[in-house]
Amino acid sequence: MPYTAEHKQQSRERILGSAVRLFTRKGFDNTSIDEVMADADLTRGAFYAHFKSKQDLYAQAIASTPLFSIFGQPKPDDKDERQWLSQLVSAYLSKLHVKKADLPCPLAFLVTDVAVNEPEPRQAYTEVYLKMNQMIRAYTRQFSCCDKETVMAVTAMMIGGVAVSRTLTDKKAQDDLLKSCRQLALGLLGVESSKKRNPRIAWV
Amino acid sequence: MPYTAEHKQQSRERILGSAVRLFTRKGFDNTSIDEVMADADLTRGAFYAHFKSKQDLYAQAIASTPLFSIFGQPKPDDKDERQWLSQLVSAYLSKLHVKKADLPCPLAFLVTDVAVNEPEPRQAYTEVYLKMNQMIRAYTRQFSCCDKETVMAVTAMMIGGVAVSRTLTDKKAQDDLLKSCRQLALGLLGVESSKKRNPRIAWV
DNA sequence: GTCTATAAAAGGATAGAC
DNA sequence: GTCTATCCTTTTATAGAC
Repeated sequence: MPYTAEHKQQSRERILGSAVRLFTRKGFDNTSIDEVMADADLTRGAFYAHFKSKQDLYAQAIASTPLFSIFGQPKPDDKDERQWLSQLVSAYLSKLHVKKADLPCPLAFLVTDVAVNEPEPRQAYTEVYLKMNQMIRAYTRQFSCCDKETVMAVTAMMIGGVAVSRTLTDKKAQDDLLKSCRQLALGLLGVESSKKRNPRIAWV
Repeated sequence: MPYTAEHKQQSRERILGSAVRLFTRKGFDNTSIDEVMADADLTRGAFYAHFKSKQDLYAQAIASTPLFSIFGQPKPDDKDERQWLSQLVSAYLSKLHVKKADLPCPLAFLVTDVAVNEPEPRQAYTEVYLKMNQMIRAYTRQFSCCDKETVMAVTAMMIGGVAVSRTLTDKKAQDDLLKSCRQLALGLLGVESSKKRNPRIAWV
């Protein structure tokens, strides 16, 4: 047998990696199977030995997110939960993530793209979203009294901030938005670094 | 001349209305010119007498948003700014908006769809986004000390909340997310209705 | 399992009649 | 201005050789 199971597994992972990269930056419809396969150093015909359809690939690419993106990284031992979460949130709401990151977060980069797609990709999206929420909650529980509802709303702000910022044409507006979201998110989660002032918020 | 200028204007507006409705719910690529024209009771061939290309239509559809969507409605005289803003925010972050609204907000329904498109639709998106921000700011200035940065972040949370909620497959998660965003947004903007408790937020 | 070749459909854009 | 007819490209998916 010229092709081993291991070889197939490797091909599959290359395809999946290429898919995540191309889908997140260009969207589902603007990415052809041809492109994905070429990026993985294969040809179109080989595609269907690995995935049932393009949408099947989409769903699996999204499901594989935790392996790749920002929140998938494990906490280093020399940092406590508060420091680490602060770093994750800042990295998420950074220019680097929006403009250059090799593997940006599908939750932000593909929200509406997934919404108009089949149930399978939406299901995968839902699971990743819940996981991100749980991770943030697990971190905050170690040091703050930030409740579940607040974490959900902050997650939406992070995703929305990145998604909207990416769409804007005005560079200053992009940066201002990211900065505002970063500051408010850190404050609401209770991880704000001591050298920064609290956001000025008007309470009724 | 069998066709008057007024008649052309009416056709154009029908096309634009159909475009907004179909694009927001189905996305750019999943909506064909055929569909839009049929919805406007015309045929494909007539399209190019009104718009240069499909992307031209997309840009103009997005630009026409303030005429249609939630934040486009003028404040009634019998309500003050605080009451009115509270109502707008609640309507924006409502199930009705996410699931049934005939003309949902493109800022939320088309974020990533626009991001991967040409500069013209992105430019139109940017202008609508800035306008929404300015409107909220104009309202808040009348009664709260909520600063510009907070308004920007809250706008992102509203857009993100609606966009993410729409994408999730789990109905309870959808509703929980909307509710959490609604509560936090109203609190941060200082328009929270008196009968609801303040969100519990952990300040450092 | 991967390749080349091809089938088949969809959809954007144009031509020309009225 | 609007219609019908058509061109043409893109792209998903399959068939069959190796």
